[in-house]
Amino acid sequence: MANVKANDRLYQDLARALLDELAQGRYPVGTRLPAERDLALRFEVSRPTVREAIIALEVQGLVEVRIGSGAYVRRLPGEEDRPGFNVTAFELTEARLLFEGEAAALAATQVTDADVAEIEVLVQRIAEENLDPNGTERADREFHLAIARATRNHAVFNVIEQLWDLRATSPEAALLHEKARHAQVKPVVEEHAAVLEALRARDPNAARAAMRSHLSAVLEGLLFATEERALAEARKATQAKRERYAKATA
Amino acid sequence: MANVKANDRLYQDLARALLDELAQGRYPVGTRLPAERDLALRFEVSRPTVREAIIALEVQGLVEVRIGSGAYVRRLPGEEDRPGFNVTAFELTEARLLFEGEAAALAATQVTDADVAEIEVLVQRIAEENLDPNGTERADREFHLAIARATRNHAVFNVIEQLWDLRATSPEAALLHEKARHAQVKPVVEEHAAVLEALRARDPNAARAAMRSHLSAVLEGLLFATEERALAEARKATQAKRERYAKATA
DNA sequence: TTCTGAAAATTGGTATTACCAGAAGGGCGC
DNA sequence: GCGCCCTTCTGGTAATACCAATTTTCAGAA
Repeated sequence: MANVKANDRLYQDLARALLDELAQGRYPVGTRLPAERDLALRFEVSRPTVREAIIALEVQGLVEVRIGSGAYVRRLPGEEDRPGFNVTAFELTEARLLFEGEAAALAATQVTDADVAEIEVLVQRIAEENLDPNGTERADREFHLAIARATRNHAVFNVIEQLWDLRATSPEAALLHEKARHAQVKPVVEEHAAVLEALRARDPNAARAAMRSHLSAVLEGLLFATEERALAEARKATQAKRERYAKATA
Repeated sequence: MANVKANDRLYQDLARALLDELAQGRYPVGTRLPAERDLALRFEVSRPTVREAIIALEVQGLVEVRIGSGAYVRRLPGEEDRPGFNVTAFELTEARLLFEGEAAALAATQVTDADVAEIEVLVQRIAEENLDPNGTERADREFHLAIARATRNHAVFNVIEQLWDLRATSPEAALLHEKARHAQVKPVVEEHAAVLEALRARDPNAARAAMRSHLSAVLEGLLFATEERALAEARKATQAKRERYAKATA
């Protein structure tokens, strides 16, 4: 069979193929992979190539090779790789509400005029992004990261950057955020501007309040989108049952 | 030469040896490693073994192998591996002050009676740990993580767990925290108890205040220890100069 | 002299084969 | 039934050969 995707070196293809089989649950955690010689036969490659692929898995911590015994599955790919993978969009936004509020407050005590100028530009760019229906949310990200950077605390910055990046890995988050973002076009600009003004005034409490207010709005939009999607799915399920009933009685 | 540390498979020894050479700057970023055949000669191993070692480096993203050309250094080991490595102890504690305060407030709205009972036990264990001069700070860690868990928010929990774990990777943090902890024995127990009481009362504002108060104390102890160490180093430097002067004039 | 392009050298990619060492299992003797 | 030894299986390493992609070299042409 060899479910490989060419254009790569053989060992990489093989590693991917094995990765797929691991992901599909063919070899659960703790079980042993087939012997190298058997894998070589099955995938029609040489044993050195099989070894290279298995070493690639071993370096990634997916399998553990025991001399004279075999290669045993240590953990499955995808999961438990980076911390905090299966986080829901709600949890993510709630955490940002708490943490970014505090970060904004700290930033208000540490910002420089240059920071304020940079953030001002970003607020403008966010406005432009929001007008474009196909716009990205890159400026939005930069806005939040600029504030985190203004805290002059690397730990704070890293945490916030990480929370933002988690949206990409979260299964639902990206979609839901997209929906949530379109549900509230104009207010978003004003909310960002409010944070900017608080920073310019060096007012920690105002900055915290403005940031929390903004993310509360995001959270509400998220809940709205979630509910909307649940309702749509419920309708779809009902519709399917209705059609099935119609067919059965036809 | 082959600066290998036996007791492992050859390819792992070789990978480590190459890693050392990378760390020592023998092969800067962008340069090419020697050809596989040359490495095999130099380390007195076979080419397949060299290939396995290089693949191990490649999987880790340290080198990039180009067919027909060679293996090029992509980045150096150690640095830029995990995010937020070079965070100072001060930044770390400051971040905890901000984030764990909010986590405690959220936890106060979400805790169950079972959570409170668990945390109560941990407060007791922290007291015991503090009495033992050789005690660890395991209970302390569990206490903070239990509160983070009580938020019922995985993102919040992951962030706080990660900040705590960063202490181990931070160069100075562990030592300084140890010093800081011994500088304030009894108050610590009271501070933890105050957080517990706020949780029991389901009072978010009190929980936030208690946690911030506790971590403020830790932060101050940390600053004290930092200053103390700086002074000690200054004295040591002066002493060294004094001895050198004495020798020179002897 | 400079540019072009093909040949040669170099390099990684893969296959084949062989043998060694550690581990595991089964059969034998006690 | 218990324990020891031997067979067998497994990964670890070596040696070698050949292929394919790349890089270099250099001769020939402009």
